Amino acid sequence: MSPAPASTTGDVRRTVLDAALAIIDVQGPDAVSMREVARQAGVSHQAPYHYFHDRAGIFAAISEEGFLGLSDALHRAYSSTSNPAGDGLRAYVTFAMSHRGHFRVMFRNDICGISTHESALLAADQAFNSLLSLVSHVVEGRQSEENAMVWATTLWSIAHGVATLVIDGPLVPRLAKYPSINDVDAYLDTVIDHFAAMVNRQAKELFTT
Amino acid sequence: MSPAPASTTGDVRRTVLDAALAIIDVQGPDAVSMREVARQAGVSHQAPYHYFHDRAGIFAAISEEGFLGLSDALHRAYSSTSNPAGDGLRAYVTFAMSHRGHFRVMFRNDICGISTHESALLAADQAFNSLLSLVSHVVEGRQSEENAMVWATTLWSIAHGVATLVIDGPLVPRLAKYPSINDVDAYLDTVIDHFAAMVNRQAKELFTT
DNA sequence: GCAAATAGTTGACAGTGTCAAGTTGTACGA
DNA sequence: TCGTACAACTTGACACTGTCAACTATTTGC
Repeated sequence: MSPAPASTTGDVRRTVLDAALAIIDVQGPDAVSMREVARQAGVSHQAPYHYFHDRAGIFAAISEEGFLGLSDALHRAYSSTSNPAGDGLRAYVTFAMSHRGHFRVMFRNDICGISTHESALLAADQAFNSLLSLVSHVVEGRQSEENAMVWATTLWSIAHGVATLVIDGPLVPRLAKYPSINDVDAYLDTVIDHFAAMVNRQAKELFTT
Repeated sequence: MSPAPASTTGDVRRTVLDAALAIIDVQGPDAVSMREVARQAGVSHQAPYHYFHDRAGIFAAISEEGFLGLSDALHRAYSSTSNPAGDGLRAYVTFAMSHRGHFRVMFRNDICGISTHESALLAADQAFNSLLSLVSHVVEGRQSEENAMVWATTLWSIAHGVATLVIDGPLVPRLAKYPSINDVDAYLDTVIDHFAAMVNRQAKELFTT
């Protein structure tokens, strides 16, 4: 006698990942348990081991998906815009907010053991290459390797800082204490515009020899 | 027959916190177990419950310590410098790197349940007030509430972005792929100087009416 | 028709957080 | 000096976890 049907498509792997993502979205990655995602997928507690080597394997798969999605989002942002800095930053933050579950896992080396998961590493490389392409659209002129890296670190830090503070940090609760700031999205747009202005100004003056 | 002595001072609470911090430093917060820290403190598996309500209580205590330390570090940075933006950012990143264990926990609401831990909340408030003071040293002239908040978010995002990418993110492993960048600390100084230049330039031109 | 692979299953084990209840030492008022 | 209250633990139990091992059923290739 089999338990409840695994899913309409029978794709246990996908169902397990979606169950994990749903839990991460609400309670964070720590709340993900091998046995709970198995229960939610309607399979035995051991079935997920057929698709993932261990618990870290689930997180690695989520991480891979996340980096591929982020790479796409960045690529779309800088490909068709006259303001790659602003739209790139916005794309990063928007991705984090709309893929909370993925984003919460992607940078958690401790839980997804990314260094031993080849395809997740490749996805992270792809996302970083998108970031470098974004840099080449933001800073005109040919850059030295180190200058390009400094610019990549600059944009990455800004985007990552805003995203992590918004997703899990104490920023949004703190904004609630300022009655004059009642629309978080609009406020974030202001912040990103502020950053884009800073970046664009600097891009015209430095590192462009 | 008692087990090994709790510690030279007999301060179980402190010993438990230090054991937890040591574990977080090496393996991350997930590896902290109530029973392991009790073992390392040389007490029974239930003794830590006398000092902490539950596992989250340990993380909340670490979070509180962290925010107080960060607040101090920021205060020291802007109090005596002609470059508050650069030195403030540097202080934030340096704090994160030298207090990895604290920093890894401070922004993890999911594990430390900070919203129910009064003194940790107060410590976070104190750190944020230090940030606002830093802003008033970076941006001359009286600011509207919203402008001050935008600047606070700006500096916070930059510092937090750099810090999290360095501490746990894929930045340092990636730097290793660039032979021309062999001194991570020097590289970070360059990045921070780059940021400080951007911020100081912008501070002179916008939001100062 | 059959061997091999795929996709599961049940069962067991050590380790976990935490509730409950017992024990020991120490402070202090009568 | 006695008694009691409290702090600082202790042992024991429970349900839950990740994962190893071994088993079964179904599909696939030859």
